[in-house]
Amino acid sequence: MKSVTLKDVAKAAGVSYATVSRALSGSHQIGSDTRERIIKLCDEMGYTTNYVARSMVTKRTGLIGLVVPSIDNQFMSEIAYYAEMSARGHGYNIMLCNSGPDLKQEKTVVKLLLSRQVDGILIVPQSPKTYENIRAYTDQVPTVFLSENLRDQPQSYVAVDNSRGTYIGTKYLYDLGHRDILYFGRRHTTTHQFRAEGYIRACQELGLTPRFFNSEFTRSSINNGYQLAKELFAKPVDYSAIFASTDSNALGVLKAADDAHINIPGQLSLIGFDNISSTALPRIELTTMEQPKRDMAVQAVDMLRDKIENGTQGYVHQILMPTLIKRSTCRDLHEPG
Amino acid sequence: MKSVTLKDVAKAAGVSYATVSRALSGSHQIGSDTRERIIKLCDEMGYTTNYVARSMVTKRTGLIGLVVPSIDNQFMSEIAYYAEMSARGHGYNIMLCNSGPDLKQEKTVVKLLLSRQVDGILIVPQSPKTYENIRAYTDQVPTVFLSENLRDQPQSYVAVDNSRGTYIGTKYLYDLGHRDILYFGRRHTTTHQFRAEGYIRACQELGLTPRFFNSEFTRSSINNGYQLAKELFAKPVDYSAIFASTDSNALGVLKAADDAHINIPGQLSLIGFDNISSTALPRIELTTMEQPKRDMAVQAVDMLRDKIENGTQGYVHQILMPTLIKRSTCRDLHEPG
DNA sequence: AAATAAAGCGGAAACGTTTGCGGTCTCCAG
DNA sequence: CTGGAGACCGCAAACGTTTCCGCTTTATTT
Repeated sequence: MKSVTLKDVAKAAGVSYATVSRALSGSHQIGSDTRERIIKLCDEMGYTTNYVARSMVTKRTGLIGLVVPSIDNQFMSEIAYYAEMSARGHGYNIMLCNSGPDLKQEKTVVKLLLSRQVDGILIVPQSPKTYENIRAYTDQVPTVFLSENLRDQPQSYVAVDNSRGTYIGTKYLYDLGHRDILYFGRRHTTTHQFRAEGYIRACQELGLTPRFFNSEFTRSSINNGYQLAKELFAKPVDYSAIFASTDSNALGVLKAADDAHINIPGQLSLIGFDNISSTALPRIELTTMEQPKRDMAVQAVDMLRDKIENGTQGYVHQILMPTLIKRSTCRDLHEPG
Repeated sequence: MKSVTLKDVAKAAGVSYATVSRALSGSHQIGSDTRERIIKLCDEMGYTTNYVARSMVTKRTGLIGLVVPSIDNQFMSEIAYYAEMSARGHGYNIMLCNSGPDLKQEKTVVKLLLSRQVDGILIVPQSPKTYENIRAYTDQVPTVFLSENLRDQPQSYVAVDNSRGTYIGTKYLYDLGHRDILYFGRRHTTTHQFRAEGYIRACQELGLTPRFFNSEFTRSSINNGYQLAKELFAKPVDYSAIFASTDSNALGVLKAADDAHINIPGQLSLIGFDNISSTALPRIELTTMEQPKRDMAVQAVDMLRDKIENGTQGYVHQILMPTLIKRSTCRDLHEPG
């Protein structure tokens, strides 16, 4: 188990261990012949540099803490994938933490990450209260949020333009001939405020009257959406389309509609938001607004790297454009049904 | 950015920093009054112990490397979730690495993890060649595999009993009245060899003739399954049920069946393997064999902890039982259709 | 040919912690 | 009153690097 250290190869090479360090680090304070000799020797002896010891002196760990409410969630696992790939490409490793289910847990893991001396933190907040919850730590280490923030929050983040997403989506529905569009889902958290806002704005421009079916659920999930949609479908369906605040909710609506024998998209059109991978499944084929997860992830680590490596201070907000993914749950009313 | 160290609080408390260390570590080599005074002081000064420095001397990092082919995969992200929760509960943190797409990448990340001085590695192999690929490292650090191994491989692992899974599944189909069951999917990797084996064994016991529709795909995905199933459905459907080697494949079959207007389960029954979360979706409701991901993950970290903390040497193989999840894709032929 | 510069390398400190060893002090028993 | 046993705490080494500083050697310039 005892691994070979700098000293070992230094002794074997007959040089000081400072020299070995320089040979490996690509410093030009060393002769090219000795460098090659040493590198070859390191290879033979199976030397691998000890990051812990290096971190000790450089005061940089090359570690990025990734905290997500729960990694077994399609949105977050996709983000995690791209973030890890990108981070590793730049010499960083990812320390993964689930912050769910409550704020206490979230605070705990952030504190833990600080103890671990991570160079930066990438966090998708579990609730709008997250900012306040961990504010004590966000000024001790570079942090970027993956989610739209409250306006004027002193934090950096990258997010999709939620408001624009719902705007584009309802306009699409309008162009398909829909005039009675119901917005379904949460409204009280930041992200959902923006989404509702875009819907309202589109309605105003298009001369439609906004209609809501709200939930007080703290978390959007298929099952929550299903329960809520069952309530909804107990009443008469006097609208031709539903804009669900998230894909999870939309999936719940789909299930409830099937139960109630409401044909989608025959009788009712449905559009979601996020483009989680399940939406592309056979028999689902949900039309939705896509969050560019890959771009979000790589831009977030770029932003974080900039803070870490260049010490960039201020707060930067990166807003990405959502795109409409047309699939099979929206009917064009101009075509015969 | 300069954080407060042991020395700082030692100076403030007027004691040596060894004493502060002892106060925090709960050693009994210290007076209870001084301990409390110091702990209080640490709190006030906002001291957090530096894990990097600690690791330096204890030669333990409390880090577990988790390497998965790609985290944006439902099976792996669920495993990751439970593994992280369990590990953190025992004082470990997870360093996440995607090993895809090739063996070279996999080897690279494992080597990286060693440099990072992780205490142990949890790995879901990307192919049967993984064992050979990283053998040089697995004896340098405790490692447990999450997947069924080649028999007699000198490695520890936890896995589901794949053979038993397909056995149970085809027996279920038999009990439903099915006599012509087609096995669909890969056969050449370890896991799939076992799965095919269980199917064959059940057929023999039940007096059925095994039938295969193989693929040479290196990776089972919905789309690969779809392409293969299209070929399959170009020929006459002279069987009443399909056992798909994975849920992903099953989903592809579902899509192709819809395309070909083959009613599932009306004309054709379908069963999958893994119970990935998509299978529970509305309109899908795939009957499948469940891998107990939670148990697999926690048992894997327990096994790893045992190796790390007790220095347990040998190779232990933990085989978990799969369970049948009955949903809506298998028809009971005894009932009128 | 002498002076200066530059290149190549070694010595040693430093990073923040844990822990074995030894020292001091208190307290109680003899 | 003295001896010894604990209890409590300080000293210092050690973990494996990186990097600053300075020394020697070689090359370059005048």
